[in-house]
Amino acid sequence: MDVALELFVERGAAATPVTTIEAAAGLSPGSGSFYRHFKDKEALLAAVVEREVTRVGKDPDAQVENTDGAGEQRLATQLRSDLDYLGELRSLIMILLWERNRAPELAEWVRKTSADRGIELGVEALRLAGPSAAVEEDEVAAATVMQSAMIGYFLAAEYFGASPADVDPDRFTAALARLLTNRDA
Amino acid sequence: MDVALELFVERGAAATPVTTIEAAAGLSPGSGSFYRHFKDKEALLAAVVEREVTRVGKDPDAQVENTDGAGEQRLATQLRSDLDYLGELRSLIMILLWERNRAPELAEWVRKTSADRGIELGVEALRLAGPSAAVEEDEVAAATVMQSAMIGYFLAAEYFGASPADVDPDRFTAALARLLTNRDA
DNA sequence: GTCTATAATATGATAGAC
DNA sequence: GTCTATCATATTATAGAC
Repeated sequence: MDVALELFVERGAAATPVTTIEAAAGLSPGSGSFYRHFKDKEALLAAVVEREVTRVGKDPDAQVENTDGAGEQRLATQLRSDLDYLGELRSLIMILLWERNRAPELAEWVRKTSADRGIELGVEALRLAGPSAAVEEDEVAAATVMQSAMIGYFLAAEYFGASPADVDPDRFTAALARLLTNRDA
Repeated sequence: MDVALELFVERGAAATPVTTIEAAAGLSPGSGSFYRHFKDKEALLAAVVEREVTRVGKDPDAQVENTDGAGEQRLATQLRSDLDYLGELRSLIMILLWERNRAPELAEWVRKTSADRGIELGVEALRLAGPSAAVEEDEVAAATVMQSAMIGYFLAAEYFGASPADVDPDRFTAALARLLTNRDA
């Protein structure tokens, strides 16, 4: 399952022959030894995804409460922690990206358990940070901007293999927090 | 090429057998008639990508200048137009997403011709909009936030098949422009 | 639990008739 | 330019010995 996870993350399950999994696991490729462990590749994929879901926990908001400080600094710390959490979800995110069309129900599950919940938590975080007028005018839209920026930054970094525009995670989250708590005189 | 484009966008070229392309093009599946038109699937993919690149033009910034208005409204109009442009790039984006590992040089090309250039244009657009102190503190980081939010919103909408958090494109770009030009008293 | 062997199917690709 | 026919190879999957 460990080697399968890596292969599925990099190339997708569909593009990973069973023989390749066998070879990576130290089995004789083409021997069919794989089938003594899993019914077929689908079963392995399901097991791998389920293990990842369990590993990262069903509690993406565990870190929300124990952030200290207030205002912009508090939000920046929160966002930096969220970005690390996205990193923990990396394998899961990449696999779900590969499987996006084969399993529309998975996308729906992601939306309900992560995306929508993330917006709710985002609105809360913005309130705790002491929102600016620009945020208060449409809190949900502001939280959507925040979430979109985070996932967009994460995916761009993954895709390019480097920080977009050479803006590192600390600098990015600081800028995002600044924009969301902006109080120009 | 039309049917291949659609198939490649939805499932990726690797997951699209030549027989499927033949069938979709009205040819007898498995007949090999495909090979009278293209050397192999790779050649078709290259032709499809090249045609898309030509179609969308090498000028993503054509609409930059002729935006009227100023400040927040000007930026909102610009961002709304940019989001439409991402829509025009949809096929290309989705194909490049499928091929992300098979062609790292393509990712590099995307970064240099689109991502990095987009940041430069973003900085310009922010200056024209009359930047807030939060933007001026780190213009490149602010532009990165702007770009990340746009691509994150676009990809999330594609992935889920609906606007994230039910925030439609007008509302999203308005909120983003508001945050980037925020001038609370 | 792994191996050799093998079969069934899917896929990529070519030859030659029309 | 399309078809039938055909191959070679890749892939999935199973059977049975060890």
